[in-house]
Amino acid sequence: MARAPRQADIAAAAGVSQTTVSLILSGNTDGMRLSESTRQRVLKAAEKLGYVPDPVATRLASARNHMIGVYTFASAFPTDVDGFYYPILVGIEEEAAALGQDLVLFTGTGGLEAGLDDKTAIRRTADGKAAIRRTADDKAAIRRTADDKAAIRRTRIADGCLFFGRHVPEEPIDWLLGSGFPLVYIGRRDELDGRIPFVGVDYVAASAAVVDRLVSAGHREIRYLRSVDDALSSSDRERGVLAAAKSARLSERLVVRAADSEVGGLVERWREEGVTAVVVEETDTGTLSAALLEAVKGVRVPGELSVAVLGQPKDHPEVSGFEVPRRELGRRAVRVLVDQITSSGARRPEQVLLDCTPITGSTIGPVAPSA
Amino acid sequence: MARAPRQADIAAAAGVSQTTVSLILSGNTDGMRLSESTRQRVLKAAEKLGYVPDPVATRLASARNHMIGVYTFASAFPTDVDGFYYPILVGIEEEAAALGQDLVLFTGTGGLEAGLDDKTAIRRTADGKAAIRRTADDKAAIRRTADDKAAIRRTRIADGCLFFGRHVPEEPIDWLLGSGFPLVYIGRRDELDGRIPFVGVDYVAASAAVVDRLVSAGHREIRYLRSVDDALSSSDRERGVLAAAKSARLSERLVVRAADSEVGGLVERWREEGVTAVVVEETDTGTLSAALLEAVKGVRVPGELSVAVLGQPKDHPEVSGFEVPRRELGRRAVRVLVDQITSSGARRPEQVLLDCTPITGSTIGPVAPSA
DNA sequence: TCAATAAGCTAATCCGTATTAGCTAAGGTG
DNA sequence: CACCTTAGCTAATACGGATTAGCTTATTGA
Repeated sequence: MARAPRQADIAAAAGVSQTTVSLILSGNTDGMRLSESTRQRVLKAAEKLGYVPDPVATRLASARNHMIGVYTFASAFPTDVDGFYYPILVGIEEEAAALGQDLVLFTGTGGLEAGLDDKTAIRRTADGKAAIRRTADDKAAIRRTADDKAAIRRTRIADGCLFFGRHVPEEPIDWLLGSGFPLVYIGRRDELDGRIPFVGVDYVAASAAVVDRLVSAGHREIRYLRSVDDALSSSDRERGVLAAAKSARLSERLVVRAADSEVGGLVERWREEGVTAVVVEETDTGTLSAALLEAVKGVRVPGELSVAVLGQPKDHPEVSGFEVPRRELGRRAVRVLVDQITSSGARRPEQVLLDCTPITGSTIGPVAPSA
Repeated sequence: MARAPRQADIAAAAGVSQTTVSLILSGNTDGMRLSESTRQRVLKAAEKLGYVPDPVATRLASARNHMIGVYTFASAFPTDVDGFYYPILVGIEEEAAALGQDLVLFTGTGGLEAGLDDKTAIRRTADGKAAIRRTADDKAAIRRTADDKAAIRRTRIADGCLFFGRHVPEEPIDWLLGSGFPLVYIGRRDELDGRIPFVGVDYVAASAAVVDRLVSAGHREIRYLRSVDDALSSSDRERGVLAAAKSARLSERLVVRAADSEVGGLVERWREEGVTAVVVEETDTGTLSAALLEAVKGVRVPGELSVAVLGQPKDHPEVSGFEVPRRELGRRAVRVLVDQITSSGARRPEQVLLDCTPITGSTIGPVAPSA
């Protein structure tokens, strides 16, 4: 099984030195002079041997390898949040292709749990069951998975890396940042004293705009339903809602944290309390908004009750809310990262917030005449 | 920004050689003897300096890079066939993570068209429009995209590669195979004299089984609706259908190729002709089966007409057909590839066919009493 | 007592590419 | 003719860690 050809092989074939091959193939001829005939000979030999540069070596010799990493803390191809992250990945891929970058998916700690012994790993299958499997390379997988830090460090084989996910493992990320490794988070981040570059979404403004619309339609008795989980994207939305509520002098008591199962009861109570509009947070799983939409099925919307979602629920284009520019999020993140890679000058971290597009929808109406 | 410490620094600090440091830190002490005191000194020094192994160097020094390529001829994150390829990718990622492999996504020629000049590329945006953009790295992108072969050769940066897509670019694949590069196709392949390793689906058997079920339910007047497009997965299904039809001594004329728009008319005519059951191919886009399900909306199914799909149409779990083990397809492909990578012994190409799970569904019934 | 072991460590290379510092031969200059 | 260019190329080395082939000293065995 012939080894992959290297520059030395081309050099031998073309009767030149490895240096010459490197110069010609990389196009780095600054100040160097090489005859056109040699150039052609080398290129021909490279073509014939099917030469492909080794990215690892390229990288070690401290150049670029045109690979950008994508590190997802769970799974790059999520099964449980079908449809939410996906458009972001599409955007990433598009822009990466456009910029001539390949994507390296670092399979984080998602698929694997700690191993029992050298030869066994517990793998969590997608349906939630845990299965025990033995594989040829479990050992390596376990060693790697043993520790988040190590997994994150691996990203350094790429020129830079996109990070993705709700939590920020501060220690390793700090380490990466400190070593000057280019990285960009997807989603707003305020950890590490704002030193993390990110491309996020302006949920504050978009959420405030939704509440403003309700207020303009005459609503004063509004409830905001949010998940119990704490993520920055959740608190940003809440901030937007509260800001809009405050400037409209609404009651500050509109925020309600609830689990999916409680939504039915809440809606009933709110109706009795004279609530005329409900705003619900859209999370990555989309279950909370789904629960609300289910709960209001017996009510005329927007005749009796106005409903708005802080985002866009799956399969419900008619609901008023806003569209998160997810594809653009991915695209932009790649661009910011590549900028960072190519500029290489130390400067302050780029932090970008993208605007959402309002969705008019048909679930916000004027306040119903009191019963 | 102080440079990260390397083994040499630890060696200096502990008063030993770099070799010793490597031995101790990697734990590869097979046959080597090192005193416990030295060991402790080195570990302490490493800890103190905050040593972290450089993954790039590690990989250069040990031939494998634990990256497997995924080459999709169009887009790794397809927008138009939402949901079909996705589970396969999920399976690939799961198994890759389990085996400690990272994934390198090679985006074939999908995202890019030929460039106009050195600095401009036409990028096809996802909604089908073509946009012109200028980017820092267009040149590289164009150079790469210029030619399929070059793109495919790049897959060699990984230890092996998974291929994905309807057509096989024989020349470059042949070249890869010839050079001993480990690769596995997803989907059955018969090109290149069967030298292509693959993990596919046994559509022949699964399709025959569906027809058998109809026959068992008493149907004799059956039509098989397939796409006009020719892919191996299509012809395999047709072979299965024909085989089952033949052994049941049905008319050979049951195969009908049609575009989505013609389905409505066909169904009407078939009903007049006394057809009692329709089988439709499920393609990656799923539009043909969708068209059929739409066309039979006015008909009682299975009361007046039995319907079966050779696959599983999206959002229609009630339809009789079979489930393609897509996740398993991805998983298995990774396993076969990693086997190939680690065994490295030349042997005949592994070709695997996975079985489908029948879906009983509720759209196959007994033949309706003739009107 | 002299060779054979073994214990504990290191020098030298290698992995594949990039880069810096020259080296050689041809041609031009004064 | 000695001296300098300049075009065209190469030797050497860096990058950081893995690995192979030894090289010292003690310790045994006969």
